[in-house]
Amino acid sequence: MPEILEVEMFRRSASLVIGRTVKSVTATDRIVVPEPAAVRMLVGRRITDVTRRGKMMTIHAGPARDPLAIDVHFGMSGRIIVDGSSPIDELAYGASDDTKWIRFALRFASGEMLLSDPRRFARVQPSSAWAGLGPDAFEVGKREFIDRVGARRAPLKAVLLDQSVLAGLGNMLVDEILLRAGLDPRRLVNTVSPTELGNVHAVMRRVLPELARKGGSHAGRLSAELRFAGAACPVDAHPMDRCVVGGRTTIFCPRHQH
DNA sequence: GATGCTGTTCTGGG
DNA sequence: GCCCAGAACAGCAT
Repeated sequence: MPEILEVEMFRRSASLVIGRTVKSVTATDRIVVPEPAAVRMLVGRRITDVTRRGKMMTIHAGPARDPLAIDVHFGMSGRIIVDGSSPIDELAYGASDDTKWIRFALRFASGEMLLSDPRRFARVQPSSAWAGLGPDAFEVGKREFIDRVGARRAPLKAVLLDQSVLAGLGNMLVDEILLRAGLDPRRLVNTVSPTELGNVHAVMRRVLPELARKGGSHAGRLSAELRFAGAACPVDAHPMDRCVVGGRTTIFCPRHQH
């Protein structure tokens, strides 16, 4: 479920523990935390920062002469709970407050940070320094965006979903951006002009802060209730089509997306 | 009971 | 090497 907007909310929550010293680490789930010994090295260290690139959140801990960084990826159903509250109460595709979904926990002298993940697609592991991730969707400039996306040949949507090209966009956000940009998600990206790609970049830079304000990836014009074939396009009311692009269910308007 | 899913990774094949 | 489809991961909602 979490795309870049949700992960940014998680990062803000997690940053509440900056300055605290880790008292204990609970990491019993070998799927979510495949290297528990490495993650337990956090014990006794002070949290110095919590950063994010795309959908990856990184927890940084001291000391300065021997720092440790741990990557947290939330998968489909992961979310964070800090000192008893989460920025997102209700996740699509399963997440209750049931404590049996807690896969990872940091406890401090005061308070705690929990990772809840029913489906266990989340991962907590020593940081790989964001190797393999493209530039963050919030930060990437127009020139770099056009160069990176335009260098590929796959369908436009598949390229925008590729985290090594651009980090952060998921299925919902890509459909929303292409709906607003008026581009067909199936179009091979090498047939999309630099001007059109520049427009995609402009739409993305506008949509991300807007949806962040409205509460997340689900808050766009292409809301969950419209994600079926035949729904009225929010732009021109023409019945929308459904197909699969890049392995993901895709909703688009055949009239205004070309 | 069957299907699908706001994500990623791997495999086999063109 | 690039790209794709499909499967796998696992639980829940419809």
